[in-house]
Amino acid sequence: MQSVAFVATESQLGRSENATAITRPSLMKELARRGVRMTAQRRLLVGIIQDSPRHLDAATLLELAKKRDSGIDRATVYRTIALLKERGLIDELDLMHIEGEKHYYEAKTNRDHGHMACFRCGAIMEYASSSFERLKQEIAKQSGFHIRVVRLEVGGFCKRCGKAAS
Amino acid sequence: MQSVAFVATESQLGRSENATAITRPSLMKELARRGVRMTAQRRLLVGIIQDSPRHLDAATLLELAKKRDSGIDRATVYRTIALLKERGLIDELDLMHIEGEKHYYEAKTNRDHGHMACFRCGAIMEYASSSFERLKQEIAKQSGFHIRVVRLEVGGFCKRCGKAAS
DNA sequence: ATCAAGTTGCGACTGAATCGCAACACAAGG
DNA sequence: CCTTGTGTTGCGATTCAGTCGCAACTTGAT
Repeated sequence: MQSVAFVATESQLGRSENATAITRPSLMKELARRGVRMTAQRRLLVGIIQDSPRHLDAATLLELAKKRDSGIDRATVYRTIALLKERGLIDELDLMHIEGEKHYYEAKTNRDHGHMACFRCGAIMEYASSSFERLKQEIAKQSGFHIRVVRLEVGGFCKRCGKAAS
Repeated sequence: MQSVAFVATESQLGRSENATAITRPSLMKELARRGVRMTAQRRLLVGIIQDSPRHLDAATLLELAKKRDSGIDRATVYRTIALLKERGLIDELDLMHIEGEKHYYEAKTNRDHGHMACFRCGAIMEYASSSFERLKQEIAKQSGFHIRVVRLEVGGFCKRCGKAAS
């Protein structure tokens, strides 16, 4: 009955570990394994996504990529994101649109997790637990639905900001 | 331990009931209660959202509203959506971007529920359960987060389409 | 080394959503 | 029920994320 929670703020560079750590299998290897054609641009973009401690939106990803290859184009970024998304290697998040309408991306982890976004300070926290896993299984079982992606987003106020709010 | 599931396809006009039915408290009354200024446009838009059996996007809402008041403007639709969203009276959904990048809206229900979207046939199913409620409580308790909105979206293949897919 | 098929950069484009502003409507008090 | 201040609307212009068609270029299989 003991569930395992993982919580990390967006600002942390490292990620605290827990009984069941969240890990990110190599995107590059996955692509190679599936026979996807690799280009310099894809290697660059995939590397950035893989190594990023933050959730990246397309514009930020482009900006980071341009530091290493100034010629890289916006369209390539979007096409690479689409490629990874189709193949289920990255997850797409809205983070409750805490800052504009853009989407954020992160390499798929070994365990699904939800995201909590604080409306006041903008902190993003991740949350994985066995209850979440159970809920997913329940949904699949009861409705016969074949789950491919799950997105759990929570908006509200973090512990600190909650005290300030009503 | 028995959880209660509610499943309805987007195409149904009515909604099947269950032990714990999903109901939608009156948006109009809520707005009045909070002293929000009511205009003809707001009454119209709020009425449409309240009565809609489908999840509406801004463009569709505008289109429906124009049937009764041809002068109503897009900006008013967006502003009314923002008003209802800020006050927590409607929920915003992406439905896994199954059809473009637009957002969908629905009147807040007495119980939170998730949405499953079938990538093949486009069916939308709703899912509420006690496990979902428990997960929410667990998140709030373990992280001290003050939950205001929860969005659970699941993408994959519905029972029928799942047999066709790999 | 060759070459077909897949990928890129470019620029134009779409579609959702936002904004500033002048005209207007609501509801509260006289 | 008329007046008035404040909040709301419609309009048009604008922003911003994301997409598309196409010619030039890469990739990796042979």
